[in-house]
Amino acid sequence: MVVARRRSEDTKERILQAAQKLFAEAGYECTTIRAVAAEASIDPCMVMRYFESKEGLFAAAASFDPELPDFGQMPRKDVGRYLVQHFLERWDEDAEDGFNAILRAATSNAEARVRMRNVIQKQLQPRIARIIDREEEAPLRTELVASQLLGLAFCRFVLELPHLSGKDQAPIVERLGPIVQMHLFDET
Amino acid sequence: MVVARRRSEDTKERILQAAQKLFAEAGYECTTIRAVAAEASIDPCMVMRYFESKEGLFAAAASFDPELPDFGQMPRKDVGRYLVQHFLERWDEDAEDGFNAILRAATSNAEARVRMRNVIQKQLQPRIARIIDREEEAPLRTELVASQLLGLAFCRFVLELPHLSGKDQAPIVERLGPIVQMHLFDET
DNA sequence: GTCTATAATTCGATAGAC
DNA sequence: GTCTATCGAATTATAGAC
Repeated sequence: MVVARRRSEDTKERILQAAQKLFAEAGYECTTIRAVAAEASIDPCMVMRYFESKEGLFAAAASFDPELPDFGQMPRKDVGRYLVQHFLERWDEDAEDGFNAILRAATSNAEARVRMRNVIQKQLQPRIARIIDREEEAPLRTELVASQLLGLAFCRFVLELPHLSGKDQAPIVERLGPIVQMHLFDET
Repeated sequence: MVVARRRSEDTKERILQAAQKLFAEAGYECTTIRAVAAEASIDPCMVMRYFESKEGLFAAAASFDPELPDFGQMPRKDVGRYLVQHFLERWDEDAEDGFNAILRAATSNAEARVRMRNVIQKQLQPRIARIIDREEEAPLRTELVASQLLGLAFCRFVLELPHLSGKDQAPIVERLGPIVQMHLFDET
């Protein structure tokens, strides 16, 4: 029994990882349950059994938690660079979360958009509100930061522009850190 | 005969506009030929007759020419703001071009990605090369500008974040103009 | 828990009448 | 030039055997 239970949990985990990979590569519509099952080397019916529907699979696979620390104690001048570096690190270890899946699916899937807005407004915004001078500007400044970070993600993962897709994150942090700093504080 | 020919050209134009609208709203896969035909109030077969395939329809409908002027004669300090304002104006008159269609389709359609990269590398880059000090930095600086502008487009049209989706373009130009200026010249 | 078989849609694309 | 009818393929989802 223990063996069987372990095996089924392994199966569920394999399905989730396969789904994340394919959703991230091809978006929501192009990813089929059959392809996910093939990637996980199991029967398509198992996917339905564990997640009920394609929407349920996406909801389970495409989650993204940026795991932002409270940068309230951080030197103010470092916040911009820290933000760029932190998101780059989180994105590049894309096997662990579903950011790429959400990014690809956002253009055609409402649930993906909700999740992305939630990360911006519920996680990023309150942390930004705590470090800027005028707290009431937090919604605007958060969106400005998001526009630069999401633009980077779009150019890096979707368009794969050469200078923004490099494995070496340092030059990107060096360039975009001051930019994010501007969005936050109007100074570098 | 003249009447018939006029009518058929009207039909083709109606199909193109319907296709642009639906591709822009739902991306490539979610948009069906049947839906385009319904939007244009004609038979689905007419779409195939005029454009041969769904790919042909997309290729005809999803074109985007930013119509960038040569800003070589422009005061250097105005280039950043001009770029933001120009693209905002081009995007918001979205009935005339297919930028939104390309943006939505880029995450799942290779042809859309090619077109977007072409705009960046063949149109934006040479114009940027002409105004910056070190011409060899043009590819990098062009991608940085593109990352901010596409991030704005993503937040404005896909995520519809409140402060970046407003009809009034002036506050966005005021905020992002200096940012693009930084990407171009490392100073505001 | 796993898989075979299949139902029920929906899609892009084609053939042919008018 | 326009429309009816339909094909073949692919999809999600279900029913049921082992």
